[in-house]
Amino acid sequence: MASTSRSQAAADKRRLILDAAVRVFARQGFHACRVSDIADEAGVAYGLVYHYVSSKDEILDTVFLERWNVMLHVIAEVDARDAPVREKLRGVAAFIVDSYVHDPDVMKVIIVEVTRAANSFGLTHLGKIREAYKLIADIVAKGQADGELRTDVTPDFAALAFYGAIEQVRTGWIFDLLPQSPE
Amino acid sequence: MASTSRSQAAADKRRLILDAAVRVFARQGFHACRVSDIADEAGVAYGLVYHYVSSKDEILDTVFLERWNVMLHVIAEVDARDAPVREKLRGVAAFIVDSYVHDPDVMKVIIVEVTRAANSFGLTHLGKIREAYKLIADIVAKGQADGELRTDVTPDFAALAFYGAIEQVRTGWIFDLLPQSPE
Amino acid sequence: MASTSRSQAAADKRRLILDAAVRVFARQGFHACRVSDIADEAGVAYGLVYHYVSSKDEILDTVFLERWNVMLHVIAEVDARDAPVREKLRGVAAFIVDSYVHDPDVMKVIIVEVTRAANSFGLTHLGKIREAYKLIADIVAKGQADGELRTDVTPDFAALAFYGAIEQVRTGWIFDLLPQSPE
Amino acid sequence: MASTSRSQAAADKRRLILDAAVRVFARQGFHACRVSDIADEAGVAYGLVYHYVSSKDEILDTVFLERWNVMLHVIAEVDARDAPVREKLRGVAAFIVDSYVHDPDVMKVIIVEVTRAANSFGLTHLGKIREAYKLIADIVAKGQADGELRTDVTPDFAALAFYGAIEQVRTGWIFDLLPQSPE
DNA sequence: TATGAATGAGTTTTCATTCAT
DNA sequence: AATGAATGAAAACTCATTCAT
Repeated sequence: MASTSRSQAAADKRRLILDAAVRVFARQGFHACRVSDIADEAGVAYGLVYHYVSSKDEILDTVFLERWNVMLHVIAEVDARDAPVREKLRGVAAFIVDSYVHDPDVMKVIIVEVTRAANSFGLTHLGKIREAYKLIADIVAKGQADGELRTDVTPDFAALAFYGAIEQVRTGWIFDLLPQSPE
Repeated sequence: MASTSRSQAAADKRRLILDAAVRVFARQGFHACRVSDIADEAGVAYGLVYHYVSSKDEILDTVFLERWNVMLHVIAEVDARDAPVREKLRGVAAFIVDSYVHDPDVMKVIIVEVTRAANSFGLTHLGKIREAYKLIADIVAKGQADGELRTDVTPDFAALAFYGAIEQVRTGWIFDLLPQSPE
Repeated sequence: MASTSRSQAAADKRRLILDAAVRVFARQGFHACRVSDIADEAGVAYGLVYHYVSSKDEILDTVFLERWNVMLHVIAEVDARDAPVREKLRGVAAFIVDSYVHDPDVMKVIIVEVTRAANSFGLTHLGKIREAYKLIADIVAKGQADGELRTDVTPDFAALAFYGAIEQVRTGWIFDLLPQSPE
Repeated sequence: MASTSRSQAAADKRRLILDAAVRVFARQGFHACRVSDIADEAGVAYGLVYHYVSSKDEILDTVFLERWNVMLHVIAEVDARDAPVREKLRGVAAFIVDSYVHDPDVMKVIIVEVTRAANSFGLTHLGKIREAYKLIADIVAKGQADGELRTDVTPDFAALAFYGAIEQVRTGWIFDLLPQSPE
């Protein structure tokens, strides 16, 4: 119990640092910020950051993976539902849009620093990023097989378009225009 | 004449360096590459880079502005044509797609390092980037005024969507799927 | 207390670096020495210098201002004394001579790198340098008003001459010849 | 004859560059100016400077030695005159003051960059600088031997004081106050 | 755990000097 | 002689990471 609450406290402190890092990354960008900026934002001593994370890179990796894995999980869960394809896609879109609304900083960081960073973190996490495309493409493919969706577009392209729509949302902060036609 | 060919040679060498920089930026990313990488790629001595440009930043600024200004010019020129709106948008899209085909490295660098770099160069060139949106939005607005385009979407959003489609092109290298419905 | 001794330790380390810098500046000159020379002289790592000062220039600025402000203070204090003018001038001269004796490196650096550096640091600190002339000129002016000093020389020139004598002291390391006739 | 006028032209061009260098040194300081500044000031191409001088340092060496040797020569010549000591010293002082009046830039450069540069050029030319002191001290010594000057000050100190007075002149641009009492 | 001082490799930029034309 | 492009060796400064306390 003591051990539990102690490790809980540790986890909380780590969370504090990760969240602070997200705010700083969103505000200044990953490259432009220093580790000391993160410590300041978190209100902890410089060196303490390295008690909870092993490197600056690891912070971004962690932030990305945490959220991305949740998304992969949700998409898989949505796919498993017994519902029309359009309904499923709507569900996925809704989750992503909600993510923006709920925590725009995390989403900004993920997109700007990972998803779009073709040469650095985007490369590192290419596999994970593709997993999401793959899951969406699978949903589309099933919809096409069931005759619910047109087949004049490949599932892969449809997934890309879907993701493109999401990008637009962020790019323009136009959250309420999207949900109508994700195909 | 001598003077002309001399300054021509200087311009060529500068071009050589800028082009080499584009290749390196496209390959490694702006932050990950060093000025010496650019010099090596161009096959010139380190210091010569600084004979032709005043800083690493200036290289990216120049590369961006050169291409972006051409694009702004082309969009304006297309808009001035006596043609249906859809034809105009098709013209703009065609130019952009051609740019990708003709020089994918420059486009990759512009998008990855400037257009999407919300915290660094994207901020610096925000004005220029918005100019392009504005020009496209103007085309759309005229089309709506003429009854050629639906009015259930604002011109600004249409421009965003248009740009989003362009992004997709790059993201997926799907050059032949776009030109059908740019609106 | 802990906080006090900690910041004291920090101040001491900064002092260590500043003092090392003075020795290196005196030995090699400001321009000829590298920051790494200072670090070596202080026996600390390169980067630590930048933990305590923000630039090489700042070191010289600090060294100069610390000592010069002390001198201004002493001159003002001497002036406030209830004593004959010649006594006051003698007091000022004594302080300056003592400074040489006590810390010749600092004085050498101040004179060679600041006071005489007409194009660089001398320009930066021109105001401070003039303050000293002004204070001495004031003492002389009062002495003239009181009839204690001849009035065939302006106070400003007298101050200059006074300073010139000081320079001589340094230039020739003739410490024991000065105090007799500072006017 | 052709050869003579050719080498005369070469000497003239070299003179042009040296004079330009003096102006630039006086204005910006030796360290702060670049060789290209000198070339610009002289109105010649960058590389041409190196046709006439072998290094930036050599320019300052040359400028200093040219003038200093003239001064040494004049002092020796004055000393050789059959005149009272005070007259001789007056002659030396007059020459130096005239030098200031005639070419203040050269004097400023010599004093700021050589005479006072204890760690760089001042060190290089220490011998030459001392020669001047020695010559003046000799004059004073003779004057003392002849009973024309007081002997309560050593000749070396008198020479120093003499030079100090010169310094003052420059420092304060008070050209008309000096010539009365060089002892 | 917590602190922040200490480390030093890495990067940009400058500029004297050389060299091809 | 003249030009200015080419070279590359410094040197200042940054900052992620480590470490002593």
